[in-house]
Amino acid sequence: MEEMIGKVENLMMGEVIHMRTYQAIYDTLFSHYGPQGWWPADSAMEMMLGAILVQHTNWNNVEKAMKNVKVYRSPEELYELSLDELATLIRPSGFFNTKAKRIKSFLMWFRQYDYDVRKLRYLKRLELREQLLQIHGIGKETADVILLYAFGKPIFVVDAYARRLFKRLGFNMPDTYDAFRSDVERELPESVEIYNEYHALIVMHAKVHCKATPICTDCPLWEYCERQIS
DNA sequence: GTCCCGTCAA
DNA sequence: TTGACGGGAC
Repeated sequence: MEEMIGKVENLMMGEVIHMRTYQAIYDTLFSHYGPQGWWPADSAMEMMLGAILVQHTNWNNVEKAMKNVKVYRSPEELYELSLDELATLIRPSGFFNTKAKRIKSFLMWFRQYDYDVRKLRYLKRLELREQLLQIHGIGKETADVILLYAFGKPIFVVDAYARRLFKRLGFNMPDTYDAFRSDVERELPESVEIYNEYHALIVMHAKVHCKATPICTDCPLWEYCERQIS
């Protein structure tokens, strides 16, 4: 009761109530940081390789690896390389032996479609997702990143940053990947542009403010945040 | 839960 | 020189 009176008093003092919705967070981040223009890649093929290379590392390291990969101009040339040769190329991205196998698996799959995304575009969003998840080394996050940025399918990418951010803000966090994804997708319009920007904005925000140890000074989401520490 | 692995800031 | 960082398989 005292708490209610306190809230009423706060309201009378002109405090604004901020609705903690996925849409409101998106709008606020977009106004603050502006369009991010992801994903930086020359082709769908390069984008998908980048999605594997960026697993458990940062974009800076991917760019070094990608520079070496791009010496080989065609997917066929890349496919002919041995695991060791591939691993040497992608060394700067870390976990190079693991990722070399994953890229091999991916290329083996993509080869069935003549390395041509147009031959896969007709598939429905979740059908294509199932295809990608069959590839050894591609899990849900990587699959969704590929669906969104290489195939232009509207899908919300759940990553460690998104989990940390929304948990901290005070959202009821579902415990599984797909439950979280569905929660967000239920609320937002089915727009590739929005999902594209949302993922990028969350990454940006997590690096600038909502880090492991948060930097709350000048945080654009301050008014929305319950600052749940865990 | 453990393993895979380089880069960069401090 | 050390610690933080970051997905998926098993």
